[in-house]
Amino acid sequence: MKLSEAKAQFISSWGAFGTHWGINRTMAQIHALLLISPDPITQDDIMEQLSISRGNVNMNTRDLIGWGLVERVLIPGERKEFFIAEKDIWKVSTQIIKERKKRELDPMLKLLSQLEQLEGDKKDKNVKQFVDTVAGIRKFGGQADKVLDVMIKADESWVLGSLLKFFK
Amino acid sequence: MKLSEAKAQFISSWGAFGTHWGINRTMAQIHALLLISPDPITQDDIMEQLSISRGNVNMNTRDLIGWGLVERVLIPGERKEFFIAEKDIWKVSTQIIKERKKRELDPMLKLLSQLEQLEGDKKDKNVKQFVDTVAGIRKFGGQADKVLDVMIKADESWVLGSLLKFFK
DNA sequence: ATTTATTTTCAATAAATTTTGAAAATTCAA
DNA sequence: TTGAATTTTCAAAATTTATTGAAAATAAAT
Repeated sequence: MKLSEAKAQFISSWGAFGTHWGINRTMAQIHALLLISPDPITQDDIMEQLSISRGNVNMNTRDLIGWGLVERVLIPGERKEFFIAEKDIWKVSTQIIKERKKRELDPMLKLLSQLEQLEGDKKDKNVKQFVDTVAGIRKFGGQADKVLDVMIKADESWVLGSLLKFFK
Repeated sequence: MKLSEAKAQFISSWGAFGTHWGINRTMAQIHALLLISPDPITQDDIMEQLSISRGNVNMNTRDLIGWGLVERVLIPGERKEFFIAEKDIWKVSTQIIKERKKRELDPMLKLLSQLEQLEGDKKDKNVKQFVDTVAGIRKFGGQADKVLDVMIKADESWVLGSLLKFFK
């Protein structure tokens, strides 16, 4: 298999993969392209390689920057902006976990705590099932939250860091 | 807060939550409704409570059954089919993990192994970056795969089961 | 076998999301 | 400043995805 063919396959399936994870196809494809590019590339490079419009590239690179996965770099003497992606897949993962936790899990847990304080007759099986379900999810989510925090903080802790390096 | 209001909020936000996780809104809402229903309910109950069409309910309940999260139950003397959801949130999670691993992670890892066998000059920095990226993701994914297998098998193993019960 | 209840299918429609592209805004050099 | 290069914005168009509803299929009762 030639590089060009392999690249195309990687970008395409990384894009499809992204859609299963709440990330839009193009954003994931741009991310894929940046991951396999050894040097910084420009908006025009991305437009050309993925055959997408300027506006599309602009919006999605902004999003990727918002996720902390991509950054702008300035190259002396060049007028255009260049982009690079974090290449360490461990860092990529913790960054995604961090963001999703903040955007999705934390708000959900907050809502569940509110719903648990339901006023109502606990002998009513509808009330009981509701409270039990919400409490179960909240408890589980709370544990998940803690586990994720450990992962996120791993890089900042020497002991955990060493431990987790086995997984890298 | 009254039960009806709390239910509506739970269903609505569980639906929104689902969209971030590759599950469609209605499917997640039906799942939410089943989670908080103490007794089995019918297609018509779901149609009425969520104000959606019969076809929609039918397709999404089938999907939920395909995910192993919901099952049909037959009630003696009743003509209609009834549905119930697995209520143990730990089992729900492992089931989702199991399915997503099968549907998404495993195929991705398979593709990555293929892409790693790229023929090309390793002194070419483009080739090098591509191979390094793919290898990094595959290695990380492989570890994730193992961790998930441990979780999935936890319920079948006494030792691990006892250990993980602390998280329940 | 016929009727009635219920479930399933799927083409048509609606809704949501993504993409485009051109105009406006910004940045930088002369 | 002025003008050229570049980036950003956003309404309109295209595409994708989800939903409807009525007809077909299936299952159960008479």
